[in-house]
Amino acid sequence: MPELPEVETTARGLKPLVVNQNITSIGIYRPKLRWEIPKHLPVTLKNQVIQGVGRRAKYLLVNFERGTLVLHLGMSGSIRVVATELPLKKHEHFEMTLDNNTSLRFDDPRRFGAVLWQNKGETLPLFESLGPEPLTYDFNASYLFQRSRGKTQNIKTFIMNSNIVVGVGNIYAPESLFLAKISPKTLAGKISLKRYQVLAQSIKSILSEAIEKGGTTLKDFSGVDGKPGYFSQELLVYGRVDAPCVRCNGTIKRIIQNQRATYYCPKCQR
DNA sequence: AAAGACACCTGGGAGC
DNA sequence: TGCTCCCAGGTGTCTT
Repeated sequence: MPELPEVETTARGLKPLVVNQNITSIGIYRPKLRWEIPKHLPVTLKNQVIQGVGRRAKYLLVNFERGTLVLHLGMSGSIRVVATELPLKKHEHFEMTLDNNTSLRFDDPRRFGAVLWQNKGETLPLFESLGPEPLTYDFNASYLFQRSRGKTQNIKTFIMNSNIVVGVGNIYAPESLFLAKISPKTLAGKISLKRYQVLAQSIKSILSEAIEKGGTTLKDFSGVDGKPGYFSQELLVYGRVDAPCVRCNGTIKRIIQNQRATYYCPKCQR
């Protein structure tokens, strides 16, 4: 479900609702998500104050004095803050109850998501090999150009690799390639610096625009307040198989790359 | 070292 | 109504 803009939307929505709140209790209702939820959380977090909410890649970070709670939404996860007395939904597996009688609840039907803990001063292994954030200066054309030399992988798979750049998933990768007029089949190692200039810029603008619109809601994504994101209305190729290309009136095609669907216009993306 | 396949899950929609 | 099949926004790990 969530790529970078959806996680960012969640983080921003969460902030005013939870920062400076004190944890009264933790509920673990389904311990096994992608990994086991740490058993010590109810003890570790009791009476701890939430100092801030952030994001790294598609991981949501909830900061405490003694460490960071790391949440990943997987394919189907979402987070909402509700009145504590509201009954649990079927797939709400994890809950933090705050002292203002609200609860942050983690909902994830497919359970590909994760709830992890990182002690102050340590770095979880999963953060170690991550590439740069796409919306920073470190992510640019020469970086992409340099990392891609010698790669025989297609460009779509390349930009979805979190070791190269984080946060670009199966929706925004095709959208960015469309904007940049690059075919998803092009080999990453064969793309010129000049074209990477356009691609880096496209990724940045697609992601920032999606954040502004509150993310993309396809099925069930919603922000912390339950409201959907509105970027779905702006998608130019994703999900538009057989529809006319908005740029050249060609026909949008759907292919499979790396076991995932890719949408593109064969006429104006080369 | 790098690319590709597979695995982990549930639910919604299409087609019969 | 109900069954079967296909599809889905991610990513670590195993296999070539």
